[in-house]
Amino acid sequence: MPRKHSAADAPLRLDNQICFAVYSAAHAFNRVYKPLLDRLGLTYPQYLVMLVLWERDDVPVKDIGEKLFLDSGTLTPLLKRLEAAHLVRRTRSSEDERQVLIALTPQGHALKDKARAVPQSILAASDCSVSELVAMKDEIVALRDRLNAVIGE
Amino acid sequence: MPRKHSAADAPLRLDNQICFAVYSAAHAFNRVYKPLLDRLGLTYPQYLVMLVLWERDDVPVKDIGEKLFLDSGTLTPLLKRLEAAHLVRRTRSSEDERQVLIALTPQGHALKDKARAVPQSILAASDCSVSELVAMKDEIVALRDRLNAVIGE
DNA sequence: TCACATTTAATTGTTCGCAATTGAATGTGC
DNA sequence: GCACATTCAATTGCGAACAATTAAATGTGA
Repeated sequence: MPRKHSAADAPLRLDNQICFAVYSAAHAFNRVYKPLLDRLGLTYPQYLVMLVLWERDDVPVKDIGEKLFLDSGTLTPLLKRLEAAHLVRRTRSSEDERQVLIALTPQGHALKDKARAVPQSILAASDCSVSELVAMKDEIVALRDRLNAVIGE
Repeated sequence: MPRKHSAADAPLRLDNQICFAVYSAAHAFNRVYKPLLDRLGLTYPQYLVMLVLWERDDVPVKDIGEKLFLDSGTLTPLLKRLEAAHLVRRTRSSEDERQVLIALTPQGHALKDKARAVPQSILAASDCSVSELVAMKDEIVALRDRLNAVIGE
């Protein structure tokens, strides 16, 4: 019987790689989010920062970075763009002048109401039950945490 | 009983978002891959392109883009860097002069052997059985395809 | 107190990722 | 054959993402 590929090559085939599945799924999510977030005037990473701030306000850059797994090289320019859009304020902490505290402006708080429509639209696009999505999410988070544990070694 | 958050905010909480799980898992994969790919002189997206070419050579840019869900704005500069690294050659098709065909150089072919070590290391870092990973991959691919189906509407 | 390490953001440079546009080659309908 | 649309890659501009470095503030030990 003819074989298209050598069995030794199976681990290198694109379709066998979970990392590509995750990578391409992330981009697919991004493309679904784009038109929804355009209405809010946010990019997807900016939306993530706003999610963090809607949960808790007036936090240092470092805290945002730890929650989103991002560093200041990504966050500093992103936060400056959110500040230019009048959604956040950036102020040096008086207790510790190394820290820059990020606080929502009234417009930043107000945007939360418009954002409530987003998760519903994503759920619809997923074409999947909530319980299935929650199960997948938990699996993916567990995998992510195992990967991140390896990095610190 | 005290509640930390309003129930109406649950869909907006970061930890409830599968998209953030996928987004952060993709970054975690990237960080695990980085030291492995550094030895090959490749970035992760460059590695994906090489995976495609190791399966089939001498293909137009468009074909690579369709497999990886990337467009020429991403691929053109990336392929030029692979060409500068002497891993691929870029030649205009003689049958259709609009197409640029991407072919592996001998060095590009040879790199495949060094790359075989990569999937093993990733598997180890995942700390997970192959069957579990395959199951997750299939679920994530199915979700990705449903999301991509919505975009074309 | 003072030298030293640590913490925190900001900065710089490189590489993705994509939208929008351009320009050349090809296909088509009349 | 010729106007027209379509296809394909390249280009431009902007926003991430991250490594590496810098600089200022803070903490620590002798």
